[in-house]
Amino acid sequence: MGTRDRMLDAAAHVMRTRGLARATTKEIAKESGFSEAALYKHFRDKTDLFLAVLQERVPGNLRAMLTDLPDRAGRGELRTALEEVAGVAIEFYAETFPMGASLFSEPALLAAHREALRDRGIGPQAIREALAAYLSAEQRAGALKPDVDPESAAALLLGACFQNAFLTHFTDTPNPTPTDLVRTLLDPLTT
Amino acid sequence: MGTRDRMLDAAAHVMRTRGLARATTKEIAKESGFSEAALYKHFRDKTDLFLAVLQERVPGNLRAMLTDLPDRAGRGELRTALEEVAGVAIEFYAETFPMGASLFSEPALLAAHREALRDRGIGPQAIREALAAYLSAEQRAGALKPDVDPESAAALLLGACFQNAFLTHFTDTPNPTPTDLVRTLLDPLTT
DNA sequence: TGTACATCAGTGAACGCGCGTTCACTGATGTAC
DNA sequence: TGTACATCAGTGAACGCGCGTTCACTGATGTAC
Repeated sequence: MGTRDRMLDAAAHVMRTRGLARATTKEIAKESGFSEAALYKHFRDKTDLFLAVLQERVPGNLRAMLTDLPDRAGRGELRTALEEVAGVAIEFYAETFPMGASLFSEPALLAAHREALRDRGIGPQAIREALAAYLSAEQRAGALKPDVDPESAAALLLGACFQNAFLTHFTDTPNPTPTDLVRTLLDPLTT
Repeated sequence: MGTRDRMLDAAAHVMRTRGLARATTKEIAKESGFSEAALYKHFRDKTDLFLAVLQERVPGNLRAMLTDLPDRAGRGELRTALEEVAGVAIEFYAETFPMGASLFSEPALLAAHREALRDRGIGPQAIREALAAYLSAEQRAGALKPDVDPESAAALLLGACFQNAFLTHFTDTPNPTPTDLVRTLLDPLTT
């Protein structure tokens, strides 16, 4: 593993454990095993390093997992597929929430990251769009009623996963399971 | 308005506009119209000031709005009540998200804030519990099927609002409206 | 093979800067007699 | 009412510290002849 990769790993580790505000060049250098000066041979400045971490050390957006979802439309059980999606989404959000949320303390960094995501055509909303696309396909295949709004259904399910992940980091309250969520979403609520 | 209140307003304003990382004592003092030294006559240190802002300048948790919800059970239209809740929740989350998310960059501050919320018996999960309680009451009144899980239903609706608020700050993608969300939640999805 | 030089990854020590915090002080207001 | 002192909110200037960044340098490896 090259020097640059070790630095990115170190930075990601420090950001996760100490928080963005405590992720100093000194701390990152120590964790990586190199000098602070060496950081500047591989990254223009600290912002450049952070952006590289965000682009190369945040798990692959789970978009990959969701883009092939539409192909499953009509093939497997809708309920099972959604439970799987919810499970993966909860895990993904829980893993990325602290670092992502941190960005709100540095608006300039947040904006730069948003630009970077936009240039690569990805981002947090892509997940929701992918699930909505799958639900649309299932709808065309007849598994969902024709008047259902796939966007809203995706927003409900992934929103619950997103908030679950947040609450996991913030309190100890128990959260509904993927099975609970999917059942409540799919089954009729009113009498 | 007293000196202390002006300082809290100034701090809240700087935190919102410049971000937590740029919310320095110098900046807060300038915004408040007092000297930096004066800050220390009213707050032990910077952490003390931040915690006071979080407890006294973050909108009243919308819990008040939700605690009287259970009383509405069986009285008004369920659908209307939920749309109202969703609308208020989106607004509330959108307003508090940046400052709340910022805390994840300073784990020590996050922990201190969590303790403070716990001591006062409130927090982000209280909102979900309040909505679940209302749904339970509606269920007993017969408006919801008896096998529905109120916790999950609350998690779906408020989770979508929570994520809506986040996406509002992060991208420009359009979000489902409260009406869309409530309809998709309540109406049967499958054929 | 030996020698002279170039390249390159990485370092230790220093730099200036802005931060949170404290200090000795001021001037206005209240109080006792 | 006048005087002497106490209290108190707030200040300007300084403090030490840790930060991000840069500098001149080193030692290992590659290259030409």
